Amino acid sequence: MSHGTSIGGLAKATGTKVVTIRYYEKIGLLPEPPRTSGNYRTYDASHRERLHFIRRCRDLGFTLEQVRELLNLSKKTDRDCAAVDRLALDHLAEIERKIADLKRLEKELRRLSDCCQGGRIGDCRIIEALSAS
Amino acid sequence: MSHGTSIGGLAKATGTKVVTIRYYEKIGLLPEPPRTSGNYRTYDASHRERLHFIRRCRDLGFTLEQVRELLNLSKKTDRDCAAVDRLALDHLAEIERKIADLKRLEKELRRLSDCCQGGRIGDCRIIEALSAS
DNA sequence: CCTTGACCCTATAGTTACTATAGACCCCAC
DNA sequence: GTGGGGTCTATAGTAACTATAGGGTCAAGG
Repeated sequence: MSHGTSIGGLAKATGTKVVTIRYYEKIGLLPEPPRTSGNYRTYDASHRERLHFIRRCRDLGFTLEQVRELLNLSKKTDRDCAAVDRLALDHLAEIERKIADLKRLEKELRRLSDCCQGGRIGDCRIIEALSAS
Repeated sequence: MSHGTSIGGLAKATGTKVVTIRYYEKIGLLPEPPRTSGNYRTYDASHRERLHFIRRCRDLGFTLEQVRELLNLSKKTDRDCAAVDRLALDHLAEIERKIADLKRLEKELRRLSDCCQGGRIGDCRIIEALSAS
């Protein structure tokens, strides 16, 4: 007997903004829900689960295209799940690359900032270091 | 007697794409250079240095707005360089935050991926874990 | 002299994942 | 019946470019 939720209710239930839900619908990640007589969207548990899945993937840093693919894969229940694992591993590799990049930046920025002794900008080592090749 | 470089030459010299140089000009990060009779842009050493500075900041992950600010600061040579240092430190803090975030994701994704035992998608632990709250 | 190819010009639209705005409609309580 | 909150559509804006279309310029080779 679960009567439908309004878009605001779904938003609250999933920690998503209303506009974002409409956006997901527009790009085809969420199906168009039925409407009330007053043209309001009404959602049920399956919508809620799907949106929850999307948000969880997004929280883990998957792109919307990856989410789309995961959603497609999750429907093909009798297929080999290697494709799912590959997607996860690819994403993991990318995150590791990003971490490595950021650590390199961190090191260099720290070195940069350590140069600052106070004083006038004309003598600023940071500006100088940024200018250097 | 350094005669000017064409936009392509500047691009090559700084490892920047031609379109990106024009883009920087459009948003006011690079000054409009003089033109040849044939309406080609011509750049000199000062342009090259400024672009180099911009690219170096970008490589270090500063946003274009931060670069704009650094460029402004670097002109005010007799001001206190605390502002420069603050910008660098703010940026450093943000990078550290990002690293922490990504490490958290990495851990969770690794846990996710470790679940995969092969088999059919219907039984896939990854999909399951993504669905779980 | 003319053509060919590499380079350059402008202006516009597309990318990612939303966010913000405007102007209108619906619904419930008082 | 009126107020306020929620909802509707459509459009434009964000960061930092990238891509495309449709043309102009220039130096070299035939």
